Amino acid sequence: MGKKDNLIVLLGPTAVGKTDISIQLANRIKGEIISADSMQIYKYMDIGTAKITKDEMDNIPHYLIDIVYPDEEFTVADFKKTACDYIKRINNKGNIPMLVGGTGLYINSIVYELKFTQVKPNEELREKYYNIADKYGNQYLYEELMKVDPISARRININDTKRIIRALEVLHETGKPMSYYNKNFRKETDKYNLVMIGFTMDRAKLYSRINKRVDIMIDEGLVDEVKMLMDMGYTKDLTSMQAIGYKEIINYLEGNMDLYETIEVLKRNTRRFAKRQLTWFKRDDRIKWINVDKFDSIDAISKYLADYILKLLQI
RNA sequence: GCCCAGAUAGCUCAGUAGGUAGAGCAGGGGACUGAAAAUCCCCGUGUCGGUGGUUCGAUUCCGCCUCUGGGCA
Repeated sequence: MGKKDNLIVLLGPTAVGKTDISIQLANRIKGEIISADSMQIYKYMDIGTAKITKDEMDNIPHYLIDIVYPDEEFTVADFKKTACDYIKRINNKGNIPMLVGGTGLYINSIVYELKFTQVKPNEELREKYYNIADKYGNQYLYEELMKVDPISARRININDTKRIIRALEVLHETGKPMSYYNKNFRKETDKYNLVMIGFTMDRAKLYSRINKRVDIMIDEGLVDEVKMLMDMGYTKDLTSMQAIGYKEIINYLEGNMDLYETIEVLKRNTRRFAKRQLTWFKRDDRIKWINVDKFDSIDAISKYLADYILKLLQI
């Protein structure tokens, strides 16, 4: 296993307890944590993203948390570049990088050979395509893509306007179809000594944890946090404000729904999100799954995992 | 105690002029290559409360029972 960099990935749905386990594990294996969470990158969004506090970090270095303002653009490609950089640096220090999070695309960007094109988002172009879709229907847009990039078109659903537009965007900006860049679509990376750990839990139990966590967020002042963000001028159309917990509260603050119903919707959306996260990870058979219910404590889990990891990495 | 209305999917309910049933929500499964906590696709069998009767056939009609609302005492 000599020269490759080590990389531990800890993943799982929201509310399984990734954060607690990651801290204990990091203490046992000289780990440093790189967050793979598309919403914890934003400053000021603390309660709704269940962001780890300074105190909870327990002096374990954390990266990719609080790195941009809620109106700044941050994409998967940015994530990949920054995360890879940290992985290298932590290895060079002799410590073990731990990628921890629940954003499937972010994790896949590291764990598969996703080579992103040079095409950055072009908001004006997207706007233009959306107008076309509005005017002539998404079928029209889909047929446009079918003409110029049938391979990509076949992979994308006719109603998935967002992806259709992205594919058209790539073609428009580079003159080559997106499928041209996506050869070896899901090739596993061989860059790292990779250990992937996934956390699960009985579904009903996970859902009740989610429900409880939402109640706690409300108690901790999620509504005030969102109010503050709005006062700071962050508007609901921002990517950051599309986050679960934020879009629902904004809707409430705009007077479209009462608080009770808002909380119910927020819980439901979080449950559905957790399900989608699991879908994302299920297919990757490199993941060693840990059912956290089968252990007596977080301490027991972290001890078990530390042994498992150190043995695999031959440390 | 009497009268009325209910009892059908996890929940709220629709329906069957008698031929074993379907919506919404909840839920389940899946996709994902620079917005990804986003975006998108697919999925509805359940002793039709129990029990007797009428009938070729009852979830549907009739009787009784149980339970739940509401009303009268």
